[in-house]
Amino acid sequence: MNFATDDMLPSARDRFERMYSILRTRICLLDYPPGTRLSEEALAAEFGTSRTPLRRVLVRLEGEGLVQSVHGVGTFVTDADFTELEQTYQLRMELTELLGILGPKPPDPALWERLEALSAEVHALADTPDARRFGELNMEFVLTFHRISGNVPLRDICDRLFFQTARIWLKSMAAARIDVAAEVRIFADEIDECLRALAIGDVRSAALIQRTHISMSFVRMRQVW
Amino acid sequence: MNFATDDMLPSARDRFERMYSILRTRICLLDYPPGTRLSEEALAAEFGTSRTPLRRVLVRLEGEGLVQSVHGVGTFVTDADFTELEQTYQLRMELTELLGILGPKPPDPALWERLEALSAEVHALADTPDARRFGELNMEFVLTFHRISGNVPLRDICDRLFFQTARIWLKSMAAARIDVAAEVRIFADEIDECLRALAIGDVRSAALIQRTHISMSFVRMRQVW
DNA sequence: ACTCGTCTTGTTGTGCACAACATGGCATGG
DNA sequence: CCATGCCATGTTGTGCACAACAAGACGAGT
Repeated sequence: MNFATDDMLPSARDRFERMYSILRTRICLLDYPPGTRLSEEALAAEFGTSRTPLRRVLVRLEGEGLVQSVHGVGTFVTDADFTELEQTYQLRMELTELLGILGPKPPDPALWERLEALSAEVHALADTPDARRFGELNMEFVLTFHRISGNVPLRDICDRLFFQTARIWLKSMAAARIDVAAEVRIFADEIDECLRALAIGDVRSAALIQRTHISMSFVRMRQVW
Repeated sequence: MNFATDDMLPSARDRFERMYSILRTRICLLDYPPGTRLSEEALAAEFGTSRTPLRRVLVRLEGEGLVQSVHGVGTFVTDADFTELEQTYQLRMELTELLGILGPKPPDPALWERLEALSAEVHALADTPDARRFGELNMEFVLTFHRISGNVPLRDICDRLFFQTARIWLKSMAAARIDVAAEVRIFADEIDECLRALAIGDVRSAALIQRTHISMSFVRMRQVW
């Protein structure tokens, strides 16, 4: 028989997902700012593999628009011009609203617990502002929030669009030296508002609250440009 | 100096795009029905290359959800259960409506010409119904229609979603032995309605017309299941 | 007759060596 | 001094051989 063991060797798919997830996070949280060259050889060495599996990950990341490979030159983290960013933000607003309309699900107990834990962590962060930690919590909150919709394709698309805009948002925040503490406070209020709506089962309103915050964060971003 | 020549050798990117586009079309038009195994070796031989570049294409196709590779077994064209298909259709309806709202562009002269040519071809097809040609024209029309929105990310997403649903739609049409001629007539009317709206610059209405046709085609599909 | 283990076969995944390519430095001729 | 062509260097792209893996065939043992 086949017994499940704890020390199962990770399959090829597991290794792929792991590398993909790690690199995506690093790009979105500005560990690799836009324009950074990603060395295939160095990354392959870091993950203890050869270039071949790593290149597979890079192909996927290129498909998602996060990196771009140029023959003979290198693989670079992409940047975005303002027009493209604005269009993506507009789209994210509409799709976020759709999250509350297409197959809205009452938040799972586990989901709810995660959201409340996130709320606590963000409030704690208000005392010791840290841009990267801020980005991390924001990412987890957004991805968790997307799960209020039962529409899987919509969720996936919202995730992708978030990954595409997150780094630009964090970058311009850092470049314009926006007060991180202020953004943390705004973020904390956003979570609380959202949780209040979800607590009474008003998923539609929660989605609209999210939409307004996406809109306002974009306007704030535009003002400092 | 570097002169531009007509006999430029295709770059790696060109070769990639070519193979990707061809395979995508074959999958969407049922040349490779859902469940078909794609032989890396055979395809590499067909395109006159080795497995390595071809695998890159398959990785991209897997990212788009059109195929799925299993270690030691094969690479297969994906199928979809009804729930997933329904969700994708609902999403396509909403996004198609958005096409008329986010950055609507007055149709380009070239675009307009293409649309009218398509209309003529579809009307011509009514005499000699052919399922594959029908799928081909429908694909080109949908992709062309998506260009009425200036919102590039939205266009790309609509394209992707169409590629994901097209083969399932054609497949269930073929399986249920729906009258192709009837579908062609409906499609011809759809184009004409759409063109009438676009002719007077009412992009929003053109998008809504599209939405209603997506909705109705899904209902027709559901009825034969 | 049935079960289990083993072997064979065919597939995708990986590693490595080399080709194709772009870039910057450098020498050379004007 | 400058322009230009060449070359060295480092990068991604490709081809090929082999490893990892899954599924079915087959036969020995019960």
